[in-house]
Amino acid sequence: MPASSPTLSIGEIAHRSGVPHSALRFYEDRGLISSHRTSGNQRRYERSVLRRLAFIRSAQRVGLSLEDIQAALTTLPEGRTPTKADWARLSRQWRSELDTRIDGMVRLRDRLDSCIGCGCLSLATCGLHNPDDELAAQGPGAPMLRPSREGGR
Amino acid sequence: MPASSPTLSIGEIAHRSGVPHSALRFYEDRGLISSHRTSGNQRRYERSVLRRLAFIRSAQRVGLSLEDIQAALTTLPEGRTPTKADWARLSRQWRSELDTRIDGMVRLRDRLDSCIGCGCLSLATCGLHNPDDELAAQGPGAPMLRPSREGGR
DNA sequence: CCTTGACCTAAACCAATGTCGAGGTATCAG
DNA sequence: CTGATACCTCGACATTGGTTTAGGTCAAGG
Repeated sequence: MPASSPTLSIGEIAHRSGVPHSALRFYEDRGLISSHRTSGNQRRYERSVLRRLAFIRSAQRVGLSLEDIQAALTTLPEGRTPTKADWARLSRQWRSELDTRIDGMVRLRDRLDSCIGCGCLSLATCGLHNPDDELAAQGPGAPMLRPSREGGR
Repeated sequence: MPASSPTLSIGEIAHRSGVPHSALRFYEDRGLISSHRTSGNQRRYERSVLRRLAFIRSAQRVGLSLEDIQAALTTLPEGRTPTKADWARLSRQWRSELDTRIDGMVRLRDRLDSCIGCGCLSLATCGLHNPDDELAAQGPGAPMLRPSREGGR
């Protein structure tokens, strides 16, 4: 092999990224990362995959679904290293997503406090959440933490 | 029936809370709410269940698992209306949970920004996340958004 | 009495996010 | 060449949070 190994095996990627093999193959199935194969059908990854993985794991920690992450990643070029502009666009996107979530949590926390403070003791009636039908209007099975998702089967 | 119906059927609870019947039965199986039965084996709920449900849904929206919620709820008295002290204790608990999550998100967001700002372009190396082994140390299959859970059988 | 609508249980199913195992192949060190 | 690893695929299983369906029962009105 040449001095600087140009590509990495799945084991190396797993070790360096901390993402288990099984998850790497899973992500590949889902189109989140890609690889090419050796003549012996083994996966070889570009180094850039490590960057993608860091991104994926970070996003997951915030509660984003793989589907959402996948969607965002498709806006990055597969072939070349993303430019500053690529990342900036993506980051703006995530930022607003994060802002929304943070905002929701902060409000919830503060309302919870004020519930106690005001002595009403009833979360159900003091504005912490919507009474009756409004909650119903959200529909059943609403995915937690995903305020943006709606119809899409 | 007496002037003020003392208990509510599952349909009434579902309508008032916006939580579908199926979920109500599911929650009951999980021990999140409780009911007693009529002679005809139908569920009858105390009004306080509505409050519990509001709490459950609120907590879910923040990304807490039913298991965690159940654990918190068991610290509330099943029989009597929770006192101010009961709620205060619980709220303190949730508050720190929320604070932790909020903090994590804020940090992630800010780091993401600084990644762009500093021009390094590489999320993997500029501190957005831990390099190499630290990530691995988190273990595979780490449940998203649940920084507090760890060993648990 | 009969129908209708609300309710019952149990079990199957769904989607997301992976893990694990079986059975087989590649690659490398010696 | 041989044996030890690392890797391959594919399918089954796990967990969370429910929904749906099938097959009945209960309660109320005509």
